[in-house]
Amino acid sequence: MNKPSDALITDEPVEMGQLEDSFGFLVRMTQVRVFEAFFNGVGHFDLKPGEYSVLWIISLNPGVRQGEVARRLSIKPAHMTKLIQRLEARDFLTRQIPDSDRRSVRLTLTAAGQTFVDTHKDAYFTYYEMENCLSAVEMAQLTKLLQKFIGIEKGRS
Amino acid sequence: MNKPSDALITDEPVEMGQLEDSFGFLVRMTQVRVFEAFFNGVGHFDLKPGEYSVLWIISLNPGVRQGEVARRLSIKPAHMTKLIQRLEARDFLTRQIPDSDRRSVRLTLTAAGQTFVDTHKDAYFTYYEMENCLSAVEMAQLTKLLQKFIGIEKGRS
DNA sequence: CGATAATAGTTTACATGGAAACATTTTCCA
DNA sequence: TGGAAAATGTTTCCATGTAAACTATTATCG
Repeated sequence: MNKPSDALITDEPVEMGQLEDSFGFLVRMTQVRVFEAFFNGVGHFDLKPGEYSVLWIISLNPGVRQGEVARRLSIKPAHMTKLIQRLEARDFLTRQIPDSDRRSVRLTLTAAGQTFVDTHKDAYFTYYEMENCLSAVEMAQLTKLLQKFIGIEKGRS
Repeated sequence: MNKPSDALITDEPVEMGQLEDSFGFLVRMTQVRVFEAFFNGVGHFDLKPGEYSVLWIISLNPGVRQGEVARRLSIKPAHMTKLIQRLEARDFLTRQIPDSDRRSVRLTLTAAGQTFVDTHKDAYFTYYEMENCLSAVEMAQLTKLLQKFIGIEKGRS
C-alpha cells in the first residue's frame, strides 16, 4: 500500500551546517521525537504527558498548592489554571481553599484520579522507551546528563 | 531590591518520585531552560531560534524548496507557510515558483536576510552556552548523545 | 490520451500556552 | 493599627502551532 522509501528519500539533500551541533536545535528535535513516540504509544489515552505529570505530583503530594505544582513542572500559572479546571471537570481532582491562606488552592486526587494514575503508570513512564539509535547504557548516560543539566542531583553511582 | 532567596526557597518540598527519571520530562525541562537562556541572551533580537534556523538553512541551500526546509526542521507545512510569509514581509527572503514544478516554492535570502544571518550568527549559535551545571566535556557528551538519539551521525571521534 | 492518484502549498478553524492586567488575601513595617 | 507591598490565582487577550479541507499542479498507468 505504501512505499515509504519513495516518499522519504529526498532527492535534494539539504545542508544543515553547524545547526547539527546547536544544542538548542538538538533539544527541540529530541522533544519532537519524544512527542511522536508518545502519540504512537499512549496517545490514545486522553491525557497528555503534562496533564499526567500534574496528577502524578498531586498523587505523591496530596494537598499540594497549585502554584507549587506549576513551579516544579515549569507550567505557567495562567496555563495551570486551565489545566486544573480541565482535570477537575473530569473529576480527577478536587480544589480546596484552606482557611489558613485563602489565596491559595490545595489539590487532592479523587478516587478516579488516583485510579487513572495507578492504571496508566507504566504507559506514561515508558512510552519514551521507543526504538531509537541509543543503547540502554547510552540512554542512561543521556538521562543522567539531562538531570544534571537541569539541576537534579541524584546521588546514586 | 529583591530577596530572591525568600522568593525561591520553598517551604513545602514537593516529591517528584520517578518523574525525575522520566526521559520525556527531562527533555521538556531542558527545552524550557534553553528557551529561558535564549530570552536572557539574544531574546532582544526579533527573530526566534526557529525563524533564524530557517534563514540559516536557506543561506546554506539557496533555492531550496519550502517543504524540504520544513521537513528537515520538523516544522509543519501549515506553520511553515506563515513563517515564510513573515520572513518575506520582513524582506529577509524571496519566494520563487519554478516552471519545472509550479506547485513548489523555492526560497532564497535577500541581501538583508543574508546580512542578518551573518551578523547574528554567534548570538544564535551560542546563547545556549549559558551557565549550567555541566562541564564543557559533559556538554560535548550530551550533544553527541542527542545527535545520535535523533539519528544524526557525526563520524568524527 | 485521459481519468485517477499523488504532491506542494495554502487556508480555515481550532487548540495550546503565555503575558499583562486584575481581584483577593496576606504580610510587612512605619 | 493601617496603608503599602507582596503573594496567589484568575481572567482577558494574543501569539504560536496544528489538523483537516482545499486549490493547483504533476505523475501514474490502464
